[in-house]
Parts: sequence; C-alpha cells; structure tokens
Amino acid sequence: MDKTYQPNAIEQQWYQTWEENGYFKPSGDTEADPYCIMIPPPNVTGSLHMGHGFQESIMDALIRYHRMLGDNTLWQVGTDHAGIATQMVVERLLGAEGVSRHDLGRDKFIEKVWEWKRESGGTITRQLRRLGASPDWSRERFTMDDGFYQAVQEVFIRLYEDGLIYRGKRLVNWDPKLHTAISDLEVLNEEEQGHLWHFRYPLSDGSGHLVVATTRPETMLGDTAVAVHPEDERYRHLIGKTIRLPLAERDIPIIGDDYVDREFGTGCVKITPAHDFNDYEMGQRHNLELINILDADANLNDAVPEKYLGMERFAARKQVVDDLDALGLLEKIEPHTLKVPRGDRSGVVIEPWLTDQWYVKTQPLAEDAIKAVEDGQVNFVPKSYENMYFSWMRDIQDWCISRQLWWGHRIPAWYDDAGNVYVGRSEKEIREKHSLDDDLSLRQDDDVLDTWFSSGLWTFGTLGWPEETPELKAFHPSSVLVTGFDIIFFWVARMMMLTLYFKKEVPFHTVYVHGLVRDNHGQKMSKSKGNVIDPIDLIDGIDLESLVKKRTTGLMRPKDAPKIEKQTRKDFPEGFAPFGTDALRYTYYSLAATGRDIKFDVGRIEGFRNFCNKIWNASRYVLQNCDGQDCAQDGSEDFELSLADRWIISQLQKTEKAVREAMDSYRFDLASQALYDFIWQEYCSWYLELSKPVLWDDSASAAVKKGTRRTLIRVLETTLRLAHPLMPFITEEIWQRVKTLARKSGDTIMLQPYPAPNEHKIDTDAEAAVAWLKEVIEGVRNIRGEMNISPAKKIPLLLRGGSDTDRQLLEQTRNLLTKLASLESITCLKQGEPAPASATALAGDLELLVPMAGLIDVEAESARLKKEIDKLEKELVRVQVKLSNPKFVDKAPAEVVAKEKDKLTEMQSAQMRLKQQLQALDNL
RNA sequence: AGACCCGUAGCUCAGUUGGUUAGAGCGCUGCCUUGACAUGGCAGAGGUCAGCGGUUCAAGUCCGCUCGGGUCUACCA
Repeated sequence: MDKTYQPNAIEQQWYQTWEENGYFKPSGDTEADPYCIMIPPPNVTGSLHMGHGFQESIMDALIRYHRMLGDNTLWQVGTDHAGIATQMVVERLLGAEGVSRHDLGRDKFIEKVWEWKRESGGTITRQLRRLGASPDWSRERFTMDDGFYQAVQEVFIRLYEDGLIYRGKRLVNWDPKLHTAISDLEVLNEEEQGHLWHFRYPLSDGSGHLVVATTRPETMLGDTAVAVHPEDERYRHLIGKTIRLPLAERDIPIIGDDYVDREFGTGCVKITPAHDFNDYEMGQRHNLELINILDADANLNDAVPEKYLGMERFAARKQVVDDLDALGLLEKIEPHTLKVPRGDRSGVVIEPWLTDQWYVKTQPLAEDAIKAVEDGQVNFVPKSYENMYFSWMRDIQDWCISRQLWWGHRIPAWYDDAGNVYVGRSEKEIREKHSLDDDLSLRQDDDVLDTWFSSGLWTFGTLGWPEETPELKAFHPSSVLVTGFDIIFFWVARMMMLTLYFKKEVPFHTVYVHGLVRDNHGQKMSKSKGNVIDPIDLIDGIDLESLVKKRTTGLMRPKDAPKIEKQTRKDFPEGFAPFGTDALRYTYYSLAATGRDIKFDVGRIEGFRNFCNKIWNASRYVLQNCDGQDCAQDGSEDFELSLADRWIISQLQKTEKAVREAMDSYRFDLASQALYDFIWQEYCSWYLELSKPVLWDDSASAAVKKGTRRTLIRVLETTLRLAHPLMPFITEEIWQRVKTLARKSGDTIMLQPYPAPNEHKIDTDAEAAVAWLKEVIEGVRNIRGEMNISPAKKIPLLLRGGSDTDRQLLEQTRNLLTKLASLESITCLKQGEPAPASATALAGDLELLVPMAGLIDVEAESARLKKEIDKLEKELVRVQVKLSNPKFVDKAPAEVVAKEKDKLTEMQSAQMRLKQQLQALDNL
C-alpha cells in the first residue's frame, strides 16, 4: 500500500466494477424486507450542485446501509423533463444559430429537444456516479419516457372524468417573456424601490374628485371601479356615484368594500379586476366588468385609447403619468417600497393575466393528504415540518396545470369548432366515444402540463403503473423520501395528493427533510453571488485561477466579477486540494444535523480527508503485522485475548450500536461522529499502540500474539463494513486487501452483512482496566508535557497509596504502561516510605510521582499544582453548597445525592494530596 | 402582519425524557520526524451556553419576555 491515501487512484475503478457487476440492483429476495427510495428527479438540464451532493450522499448511505442489512433494496433513479428550463436551453442554442422555435415548428422543435437530451442530458447522472451513488441504473427513468407519458395521460383523463380537472378563465401568473402561465411557487416576490402615484379621479357629476394611489399607473386604463371602505366617514356618501375615468373617458362606479384599508394612501383604491388578484376578487363580489388591456407580451392591446395601443407596459406607465400630469390630475409621487413579482426563470415582472387554463380541484385531494399525515401513515423527520405541510395543505388553491410550452406532456384534450371540449386517450378514441363524424374537425389543445404534475406520479409511475407490475407490488409505497424543505409544497404535497387518489396508498412512509447547503458565510449559493462550489471540484481538486475563472464567467451582471474574484481569492487562496469522494461524503454526513441551514465550511473536508488517510495508514499497520501470519481465522482456538483485545472488541460493540441507532433515526452527524471517534481515538490512538508492546515483545507468548493479530484484523474488517455506507470507496479498497486474512469471502464489501453488536462481547472488566491504564498514562504524559520532558526521555515512576485493585491492575498492565508512558521503571512505595521530590498526578486514590532530579522545574511544578488545586476548590465549593442545602438532600433522588457525596470525598482527598505535594515542594 | 427556526469555544457545529467538572472538528500555543500515518503524535489555552425573569432540590435543556440573525406564508392599492 502507498504511504498516503490517494483517492483518485481507487474511486472510479471501484465504481465501474460495482456498476458492471450489477451490485446496485435489488436482490429480488422476496422473503426479505423491501426498502425503496425514489430519487427526487433532478432537472435534466441540471448539473450537480452542493445541494444535490448532500442529498444524494444521504440517500446513498441509507441505500447501502439497508442493502447490507439484507433488505431487498431499490434506489429508483431518473430525471425530470423540466418543461420551461429545458425549452429555454434548447431555444438558446437555436438562437445562437439564428433560429427560433417558431421557425422550426412544434414537431421539429421537440425533435431538437430530444436530440439535446440524448447528447447533453446526462451530465447530472454522470456526476452522480462520481459521488459513489448506487441507484439501479438499469431502471433509470425520464418523465417523458413512453411508459411514463402514458401514466401521465391516464391520470389527466381519469381526473377529468372524475370531475377533478376543469378548464376555466382565471387570472394566472403570466410570464410575458416565456409566454406561459407559471405557478405561485415559481414567482419570487422581492422588495424593490418603486413609487406611489396619487391621481385625482374626477366625479362624473363634476362635484369634485377622489384621490387614488397606485404603484402601477398604466393599469388605470383598465379600471372598472373605485373602492372605499363602507364606513369611511370621508367617502361613504359617494358610494353609488360614478367617476369619470380620465384618459379612457369611461364612467366607473364608486363601490364600498371593507377590503379597503382606510389608513393606507388616501383610503380610495382604483380597481382593475383583470390585472390584479385582489381586484379580481372584488370584481367578482361586485359584478364588475373585466377589461383586459394587455396582450401576451404585456404590451397594451386595443382595449385602450389608440394613443396607447401597442405600447410596452413600462413605456405606457410613463406616458399615462405624463398625460395625467398634463391634465393637472397628478397630485403627488411618493417613493415606495413594494414587492415585485418576478418569474424565477425569466426574471421579468409577472403579470396577473386573464387566460383559459386547466385546473386541478385540489381541495378533495388535499383532505386525504392531510389525513394521511395526521394518522401517522406518513411521518416527517424532523417532525416540525408537519406544520409547514399542514398550513400549506389547509390553505391550498386550485392548481393551474397548463403551461403554454411545447416541451412537456401535451394535454389530451381536443376542441371542435363550436368550442366543445373532448378529453381522451387519442383523437380516434374520442371520435368513437362521442360518435363524432369524420368530417368534424378536431384540434388538440396546444398546451402541456406543469412538470410537477408528472413528477407527482413519480413513486408509482416509475414502477410501471398503470400496470400492476411486480416492482410496483414489491416497492410501493416507498420507504423514505429524502428532500429539502423548500420542495415540500412543490413536490411532496403533489405526490401525496395524486398517489393517494390513484394508488389509494401513500407514496412513502417517511419524509426526511434536510437543510439547505449554504456557503461558509451562511449565504445561499448562487451563480450571481459567485459563491457556488462544484462538488466535483472538491473531489478532484481545482487550482485558484481555474476556480476564479469558473466563478466569474457567464455572470448575469459582469460588473460583479471583481468582487467575486476578490472574495474567492480571500476564501480559498490555495484553491481546493483533491479531497476525494469519501471525504466529501463524510463532510456532508457530519453536517447533517437537524437544522435548516447547512453552512459548508471547506475547512472541515480537509479534516475528513485526513481521517481517510488515518484509516489507510492504520490498515497498513495491520497488514504489515498480519500479512503472512496466523491470525486465528481458521477456527483454531490456541490464542489468547489480552485485556486490550477484549477492550477494543467491547468498544466496537458499543460503536456498532450507536451507528445503527443513528442511521435508523437519520442522524448521520451522530453516526459519522461515533465512527470517527472509534476509529481515530480508540482503535488508532489506543488499541494500535497497545498492540505494539505485545507484537514487538519477544517474550510475549505466541497465543497472546495470535490473539492480538486476530483482533487487529477482525476489528478492522468489521469497522470497514460499519463505515462502508458513509465512505464506500476507501472501505472497499481496503476490504479487498484484508478480506482473505479475515477469512471473508465475497466479491464486494457492498453486499456483506452489516455489523450487529453482540452484547456478550461487552466486557466491563476490560473496560475498567483500560480506563485505569489510560488515566495513569495520561497522568504521566501530562507531567511530561507540562514540564517539557522529551518523549524520548525514559523516566522513572513511583506509585504511592491506592488500593489493592490499583496494584492488581498495575501487574496486569505493567508492560503496556512502561511502553506507552515511556517509563524507565515503576516502583510502588511502601507505607511511610519517604519519596524524593517529585512532580505529581493523581489517578483516583493512586498518586503518581515522577522524581524531579534534573528533570523538573520546581516553580513550574508548584504553579501546575496550584492551578489544579484551585480548579478543584471551585468545584468543591459548588458541591458543598449543594450538599448543605437541606432541600437538595431531601428532595433529590437518593442516588443523585450519594453521587454528589462521593464526588465530594473524592475531590477532598485529591485536593489534600495535591496540597501535601505542594507543601513538600515548598520545603525544598 | 402571521407562523416557524436559530443564537453553546476565534470559526463550523453536537449536547436524546432536566442530574459527573458542557463536548468534537478546524484554528491557536508548546514540545516531538518514536519502527502505520507530519494528511502525524503528545500536552495545553480558550465558554457568565445571547440577555432578563420564572418553574424546580437542580436549567444549555422546560415556560415567558427582550435583543439579535434567518426562513416561509400573506400583503398595503
């Protein structure tokens, strides 16, 4: 083995082996428990970001864990066709050649999209492989696959037939750039600086005017009322009168509605029902006319005076203001901060716009979806996210599912010239069903379905539904959904509704909600902020110049480049070293606590790369000492387990238990911590050191040496299996080298059984003995460290006081103690025997004395003792106060009181000994 | 405006139903190339657990308020 761990030398090769050998497929063992995770399908246009890396790493850990537990395990993988995003990507590519999608026509364009998908749609799945993800690639699905397409059509038709889908003219969020409706969730409301314009609206009878305030002057051309609060003393007498709307020269009514906030602005509101959601509601209440003044580009249409016809909306705004000003009707302009709705893909201001769209009636679906969570059929982890789910579900709006795009699931609805709608699987089916004449012309709806409509069917659509496939039977409902909280509304809610309706069962039993990965400053990672980290760069490494270049090219605002460059150079002066996949994954796990934000500190990944190196080198040591040697793996019993052997075996059982518990409760941070401590602290720092005096001692018995080798190799092999779900590559690489010595057969660690703790191997005697040994060694090391005695210098140790147990333990561990504390000799002082001037440490009642002759500075030692005495004093006072409080003694449980009393006597005795030592030093 | 989350060492974070002297990693200080590992070893410094009040024999942990930070939902025309 190389002296240092080189991740790039092992990772890709193992991945290929695993995939080629089909290790990722379900075992197919129908006796075993099924375990199934459906990947939240990444956007086919996407490339892997830190959030994906985090999420996929978690899923892979769960999958590998359950596969090793022997479950029939399926990780279903696939991608999402991402209607808008994909269409935009392909349009941009065509645009570079000067071709628009309209030049091509719908069919040709869709062909182009498929072409793009075949060539470039695999980026993210290739990157997933770099992470070591182990989904069943042979079952990979795409939301536009034929089978899936059928399922989507089927769902639409059945919902329509059941009266849960309808078509209606409503206000939708219209993206004037992309020319499609988008959902509320795709609209970002950000605060922006704007103005509040106050206009005078003259009363029709010439008796005066009202002042209305607006942030969108151009919409006044579509006003159909002015509203005031019905109890507003200032205006209530005007209700029922009319306003002569300037510019448009129409008469519109003044209405009373308690939606109006008397305190805001002037207390008079212009009402534009066709261009504002609230005004629309009010229009419905008061039967107001809807005047649509915008076309699909958000330019003014022919419903406005000719002067404004065809004007762009912001130009029209300026014109309207100027014209009203010229008429003397502009009262004032105030600066005003308002939330501006923008499309999350296009970035342009979204218009509420009146269109015909398809809707899902969500309320009946939501009821069952709420009940499933209330009844505990679906559990959220952490539980607090259930509130978020409930609050969304209980206030759910009908879901607009049509999109004015070409790329997507085309809506299976046809129209005749009379405007009748027919929904069915094909034109042919519709003609038959409705006995339509062949010469009656039908045209299919041009729109496609919201991408989330299809991803809502993901859990069962990927398993072959509507056919009752064996996979559907075995793996649905899936076991757990792993997702970010930002997607609960988008996706979780929709899967719940659609799956419950069509499968009559929940889509998954558990929803594990993880936090969002942010940068080390807590900022969301985004291209425009220039703080994105590509997980692949952490795996392979990247130099600073390439990183700067990557972050500063293709910016939406190129002027940000210098700032981004400066910050990048400051944060990562060396770029990234190649840390490898296992270190990256381990970092993710260590951060996977229950919080909402996961601040990714690159500093941590280096620590875990070092951890990998530690495992690597510990394995080298084990192999050096075991290779070609008898490790008692042939069933022989002529070996003897030492105290240290029994101790590490005992600790291993506890670690196995802790790791399993953590994995079962989705606490990957705790699992990674437990493993890290065991491997580094206990196995490497202590056990390997304890094995050296045995293996290198010529006088040690063959049986004990054999027992030590047996323990070295067995504990290592078990630990590798325990760690495999978290760090698949390094564990496989090392396992292949130790498996023969450990008498394991099998081609891969992936399919080995997961370690299970054995209570009979918990050895409290050995634990107590090693705890004692550690305490004594640490006492001596403390003196050595504080007194700056070279580790190479062998020193004598005198022991005073202590119990028979101490003396027994000493004899059991004398050899280990001598080696590990680097001692020249160990001498027990007899009762009353005078000790030379010494530095002191305590191990319980036992005094550890290191004679000072030439080694130790008296002043430094007395300072050290004083510090120790003071520390004890503080705690002593605390405990004394506690014990002298009768309430505590009376009310606290007896064992708590006893514990405090023991503590007190122990500390008093310790302090007394230290004081005596201090006295002795002072007497010198 | 409503709801939720967070505030623990210089930094990033653990701390299960209240009960040893509040832990880890990174960083920092000192010593050390000792036969797995300097991507290392040993030792050490560093915390009024945001603040105030309450419940309790006992609060980082439970309750209330304040301050600070964040997220989501709704929204003021």
